[in-house]
Amino acid sequence: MSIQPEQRSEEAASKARLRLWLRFLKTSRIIESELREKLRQEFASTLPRFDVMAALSRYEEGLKMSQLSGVLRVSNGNVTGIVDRLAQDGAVVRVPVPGDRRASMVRLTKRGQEEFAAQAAAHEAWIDEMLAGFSPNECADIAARLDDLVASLGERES
Amino acid sequence: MSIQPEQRSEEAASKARLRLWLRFLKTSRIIESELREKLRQEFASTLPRFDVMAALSRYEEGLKMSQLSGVLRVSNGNVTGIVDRLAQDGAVVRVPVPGDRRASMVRLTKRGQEEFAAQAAAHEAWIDEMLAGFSPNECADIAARLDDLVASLGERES
DNA sequence: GGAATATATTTCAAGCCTAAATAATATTAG
DNA sequence: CTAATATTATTTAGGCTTGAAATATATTCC
Repeated sequence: MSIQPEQRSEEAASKARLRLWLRFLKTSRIIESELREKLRQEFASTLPRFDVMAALSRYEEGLKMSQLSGVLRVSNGNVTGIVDRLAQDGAVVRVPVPGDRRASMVRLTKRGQEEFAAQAAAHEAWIDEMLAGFSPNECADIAARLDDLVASLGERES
Repeated sequence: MSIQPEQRSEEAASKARLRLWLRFLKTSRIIESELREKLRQEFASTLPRFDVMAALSRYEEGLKMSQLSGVLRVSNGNVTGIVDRLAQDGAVVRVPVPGDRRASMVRLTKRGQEEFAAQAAAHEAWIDEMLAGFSPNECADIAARLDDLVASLGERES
């Protein structure tokens, strides 16, 4: 009933990957909760709001709701709520799409752009401080490996 | 008004760290949502429930609510709700702590242990498949760097 | 044109999550 | 002993998140 070397090393590989994932998740949660807290304390905002504004800031002309949920990889219904609240606060507007009365473009207002600029600068500084132990080269190396991973996960979609 | 080389490289470092974080977050979300979906489809369960059961599975005698929220890094009130639902499903029990009537130990039931064993095996296989592009050595290297990072973030707590 | 199908978004129910307030119990200081 | 303080857990209010159902509008096929 003894197992083969092949199986043994596969089992070790599986454990190593699991350990990596657990560390990955732990790290991600610690950083995220730090960002959440700082956004709350310093800007009375939240990470989901920041994420939506960050996505919109990259598109002058705005994004449709479905594009927004696609970019952020969250559900449609989720984006509806966040955009509702951002619109109520005057940070974004819904602009009708001519020729398609189902859709609308969501766009940052001037005020939204200003708010986001301040938050983005602070955000970058927080990350810079937290990841200070990583050199630009190491950052680039790991980022490249993560891109590979994301690409391989994307392909697997059957 | 030209900037110094020192400033220029610091700025580049900051951007590289930000890029790493964005890749990190994206990867983490893709993997998490894949795990969420599989847990839902194959076990009619959720990631938070899995996390709680995983934490409890490492402690034969159970954990107090506060220990559980400490280990998982989530709020106390959150754990209350998840444990309530797990208890309702018969996967965990609250056992009174002799000598401290405020506290109770949360413990996996036999049924909870069995459920978790099946889920944990599947979970490891899913991760193994998703991270197949990472060799055990590379996993260990990156995991070690993440441990360094977590340690440095922990120290910063003023 | 009109029916079937597809797309864009919102609504809904349920669960997750946080910070703050509350309640119950323990511990410590005087 | 008693009052002040600390610990443990729950409750609350508000927001985030999902998947599924509902609504409205477009498109495609006959």
